[in-house]
Amino acid sequence: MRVTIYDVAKQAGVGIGTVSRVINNSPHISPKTRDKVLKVIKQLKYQPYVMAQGLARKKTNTIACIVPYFTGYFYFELLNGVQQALSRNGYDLILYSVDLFEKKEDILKRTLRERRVDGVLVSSMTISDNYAAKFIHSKIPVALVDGFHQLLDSITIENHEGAYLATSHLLKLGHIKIGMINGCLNSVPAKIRLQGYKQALIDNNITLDEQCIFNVEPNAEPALRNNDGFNKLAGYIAMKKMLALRKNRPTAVFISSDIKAAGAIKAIQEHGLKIPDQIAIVGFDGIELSEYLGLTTMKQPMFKMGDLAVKILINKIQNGVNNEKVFKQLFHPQLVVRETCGASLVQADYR
Amino acid sequence: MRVTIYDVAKQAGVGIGTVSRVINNSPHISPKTRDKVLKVIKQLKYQPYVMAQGLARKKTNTIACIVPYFTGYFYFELLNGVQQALSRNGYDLILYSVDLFEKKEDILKRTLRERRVDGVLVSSMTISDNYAAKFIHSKIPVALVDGFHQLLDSITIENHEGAYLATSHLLKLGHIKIGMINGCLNSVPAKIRLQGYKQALIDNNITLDEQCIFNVEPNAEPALRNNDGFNKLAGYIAMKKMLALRKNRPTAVFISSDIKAAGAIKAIQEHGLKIPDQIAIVGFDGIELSEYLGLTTMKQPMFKMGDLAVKILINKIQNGVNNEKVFKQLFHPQLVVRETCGASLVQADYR
DNA sequence: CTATTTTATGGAAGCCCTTCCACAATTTGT
DNA sequence: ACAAATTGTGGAAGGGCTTCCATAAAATAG
Repeated sequence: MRVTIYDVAKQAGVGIGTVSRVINNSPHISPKTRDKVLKVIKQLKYQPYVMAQGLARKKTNTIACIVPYFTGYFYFELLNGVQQALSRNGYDLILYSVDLFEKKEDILKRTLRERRVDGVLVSSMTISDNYAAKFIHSKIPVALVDGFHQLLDSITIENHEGAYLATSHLLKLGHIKIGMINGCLNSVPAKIRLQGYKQALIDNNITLDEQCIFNVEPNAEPALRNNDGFNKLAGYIAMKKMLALRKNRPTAVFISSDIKAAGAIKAIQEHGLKIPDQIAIVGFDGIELSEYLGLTTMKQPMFKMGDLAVKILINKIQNGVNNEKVFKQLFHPQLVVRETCGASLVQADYR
Repeated sequence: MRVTIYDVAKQAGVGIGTVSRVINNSPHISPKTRDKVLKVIKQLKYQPYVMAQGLARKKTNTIACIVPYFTGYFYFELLNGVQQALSRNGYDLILYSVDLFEKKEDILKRTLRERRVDGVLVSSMTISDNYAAKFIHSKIPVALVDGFHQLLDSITIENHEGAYLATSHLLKLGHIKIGMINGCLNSVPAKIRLQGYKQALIDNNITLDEQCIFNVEPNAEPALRNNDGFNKLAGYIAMKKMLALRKNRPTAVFISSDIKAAGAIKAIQEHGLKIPDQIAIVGFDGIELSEYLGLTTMKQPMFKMGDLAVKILINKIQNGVNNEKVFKQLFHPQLVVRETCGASLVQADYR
């Protein structure tokens, strides 16, 4: 029925081992037989059956990518980098999107047991020590992107620096009263961005006004907490609250994610205020959407991060996991100045 | 080393066949042994090894989804539907993104031969008769989304109707001079949308003005042709050209994709014109971005389309392919009125 | 209570590869 | 020229599962 390695071997008048060696271009094979076998392979349109290879090799040539899906664009750009790096190396991508917390556990567990993949890329999620240990023990390499664990390869962004720069930018533009809209503080990036923001104010001798800082409460309704509070609705609601402030309303806001900024902008427009004249905004992430919104933001090199994560994984897959050597890479976010901060305008690039 | 079915069998004091039957909950098994086996499975944390299952069953419980990646948002929403439907059914998703034409062929070929997947979902791509025949012959079910082939299950949108309605909407708002910005005419949707647009004008006794119709030439530079001409840059360039018209410049434009509309809007802003006062716009697709742009558009139910495609595939996978019965489903796009057309405003929904 | 049907169970064969060992053929050294 | 080292090749074993056939046990019938 389907063409197997036996058919090829018979047709070419060689042993199956030889065919296998040709397929995997093992060195010890004479050019003559190689050609002969290759010809038959082409003629029979033979293609090795991945499942069987997987079983025999105990490799799948596949990596899993686990992302919290519904947050959208951020992952989209990351996936692009991942996808390209993978296909360059002949790996396939199995995509898992996680909406609920339990599902995350579920998927981690499955990845661990089923061994359907050779490596796992986890984006924007905390991995419990428990699972970290399990993965290490299983020897399945894991790379965290936009997430950190002491014992796992982690690719992160300098959140403190980013928040600091974003806030500083607003300060330089002359703003004194700068608020912050943030995610849930149980998310590490949110916490650190808050610190960066505070530090910038402190370094400029500005007293903090806690009532201008809007975090998402850990016990908020699910729609607000979704994705650690980095979602449109939460931004919208937070900005509504901020706009309702009777006195000392900020003239500028650092919003710790672009998607929240999108919600916030909507709220501002509904309120009838002008951006950036009456309220200036700087976001965080640099997703494509920010371009359309004219949003000044701290851009994360997501494509690069995805690319790097894949390289790390493939390296470990091919050269074996060495748990002593944990890879940590810190990327620096970059300020992209657009309209919402009130500084000079920059053309969106069309490339 | 790893726990196999043999370990479970031994530990439970049964045969491997019995264990297998428990795993696949085959009917002919006594409750007593089932419980016994299940207990051991839990105790040993046994999880079947997918590769081996795949080899034995000749099923992979995986479907491939092939999308042209770089166009972005459209597929993002589609994938959401796909992903949810799949995970509900215990299937995994292998994602292939295609940038170049050759790569498409490549991936189709691989899917066909490697048999890594049980079914293939192809989005927004034409499948040659050649490959259609190959897939049919291979018995690997294929579903086309936003694409059509006589012999393959196809889920499409009523492009003619959509374009007609979009254009009619502008006509109803009083516009007489309505232009169109379109993709490459060798893409079927582009061709049909053009027809719909023309029909609407004809039905309203408006003479066509070919100079107000901007298709992407098949020999245009690659950046413009990308994704059949449905890209930002092409929209930007087309609008620039339209704005340069000396006389009889349209007061409204139907743009056959939201992403192109995004580019066009940029061009209009640069030109210093006001939307919708000086130029009204209706797009097509209803990607999330349209919401941010305040773009009036014809919304495609992408989530639903993805969901349906998966259902079709899984059905065929589980009940066998019946090539006599080809499934065709036509969805209707829906007009979403926002700011860019100049009709009454509608709140973006925050849910 | 025995004969027949039904239901439950064990395990060999098979799915398609890779890998390793043994052996054959060739090359190198002397 | 022959021994030793090197290179090339065949095919068995093994990877972990499903499935089918044979057999054992239980249920039903007479």
